[in-house]
Amino acid sequence: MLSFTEENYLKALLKLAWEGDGSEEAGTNDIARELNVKPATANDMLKKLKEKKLVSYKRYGKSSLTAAGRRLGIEIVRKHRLWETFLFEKLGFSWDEVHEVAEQLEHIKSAKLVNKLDQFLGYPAVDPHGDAIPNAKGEINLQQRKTLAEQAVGMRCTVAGVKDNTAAFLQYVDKVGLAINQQLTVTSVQPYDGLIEIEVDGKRSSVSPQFAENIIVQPLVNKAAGGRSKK
Amino acid sequence: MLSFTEENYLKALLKLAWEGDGSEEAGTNDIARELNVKPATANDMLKKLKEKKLVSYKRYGKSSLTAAGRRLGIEIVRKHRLWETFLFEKLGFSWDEVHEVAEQLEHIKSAKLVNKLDQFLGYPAVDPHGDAIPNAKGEINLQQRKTLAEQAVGMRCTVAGVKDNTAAFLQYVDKVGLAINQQLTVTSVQPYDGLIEIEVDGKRSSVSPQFAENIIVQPLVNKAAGGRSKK
DNA sequence: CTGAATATTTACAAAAGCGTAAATTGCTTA
DNA sequence: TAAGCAATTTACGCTTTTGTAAATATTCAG
Repeated sequence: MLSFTEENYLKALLKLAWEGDGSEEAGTNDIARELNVKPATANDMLKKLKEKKLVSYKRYGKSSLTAAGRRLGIEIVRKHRLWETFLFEKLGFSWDEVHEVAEQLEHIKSAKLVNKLDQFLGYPAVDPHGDAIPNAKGEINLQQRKTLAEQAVGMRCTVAGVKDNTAAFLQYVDKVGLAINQQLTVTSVQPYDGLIEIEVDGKRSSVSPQFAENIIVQPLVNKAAGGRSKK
Repeated sequence: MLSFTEENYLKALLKLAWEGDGSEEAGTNDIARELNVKPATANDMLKKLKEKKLVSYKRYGKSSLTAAGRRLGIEIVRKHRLWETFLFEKLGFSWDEVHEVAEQLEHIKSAKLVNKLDQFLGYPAVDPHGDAIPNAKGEINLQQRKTLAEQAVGMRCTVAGVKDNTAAFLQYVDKVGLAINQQLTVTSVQPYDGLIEIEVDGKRSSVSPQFAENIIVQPLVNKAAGGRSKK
């Protein structure tokens, strides 16, 4: 049975592999920075995880997850995102509060719990931040997603997620009137500084390109005209 | 912030205080036995918790919770029982499976989570085992409860809870056809050995007095004749 | 290709939690 | 009251996870 700490290392390795430029490998310093520990500490743990055959590690080399380590890491991510979905949808937590609590809940050991929770939530595909939730087999739907920064003027779309999960960013998102599944229209783009003006529920706001790059959107397709509008 | 281990000591102290003959105090050996550790280990922790002013402890004396320790212990119990209720009612866990998972979930630190969960469950008064759930203020409804062993022949009642939480017992309960809120009738009691015959959904079974002492029942009052029967 | 900056590793050390074995205390009983 | 026994405590040691400081390897710039 893995300790919380060991699980966090697997999760960090997975995150670095996904973020990295396709290299899938990470240096000891990067891993240490990700987990807010000293490189010496990370080094010890990497050797320990190598013993457990969860990480491939060589002295003075880069580290990466083995197939077994990857599987376990994905299971943690699955649990994290399912719990986030539960907190947001069932308990009414706000967007920026779910992460911290899910960091604790993701370490609960019970295969039955995870799968029952998944079922209870209706097998969601994405969490409140728009990140894909791995299914029970560990498969992830890695669709490439477009950001608000890439949308042309006049484009209508809905918010599918965010890339930045810091509380500061999420609170700003909230202030602009955006939320998961919220509809918006790009009304103009300043050629000079790239400021993007958007309309949300009739209210207009200007956001920076930097802000827009962290908003994942789903272009609105006028399928079957209308669709039920709840509320 | 308390560690999982420290929290478990508070819970054990509370349990021993409730179980004990009103003494509220517990010896080092009893505490160690309750937590499956050696007395030497428990001794160390008691000294540590005394430093934190959560436990009153004197060399070669008995230990008990301080007001602060009691408050924290009750909070753990509250979380444990709320999670059990969630697992049972929302996720469809069986009676005998909830305890183990709740042992983990009770240590999640988030005041907001506990209260939102309480609200989500409709502020339940008792958990699936029939034990009272402390409210947000730490108050417990300590109604005295009667067991099946105390019921007279002909008595109709519903199962309100159990005293024994072992999987073996709960599975036996299930086998007899009993479950939480299940209705039953005491059809006869053998004068010789005290065997109690009960009728559950038209099926008769005999149970030992020892078994009956671990079933908490609520006498059935014929209020408003009938009531909806949900299959 | 060499020297300096950077990354990585080793060699301690500390705190938490647990165990073993050997005192020590206190209670009971003869 | 004194012995004996159970409960409790002390003294050490082990493992995990973390840190600091110093050594070592690698890499990159000139």
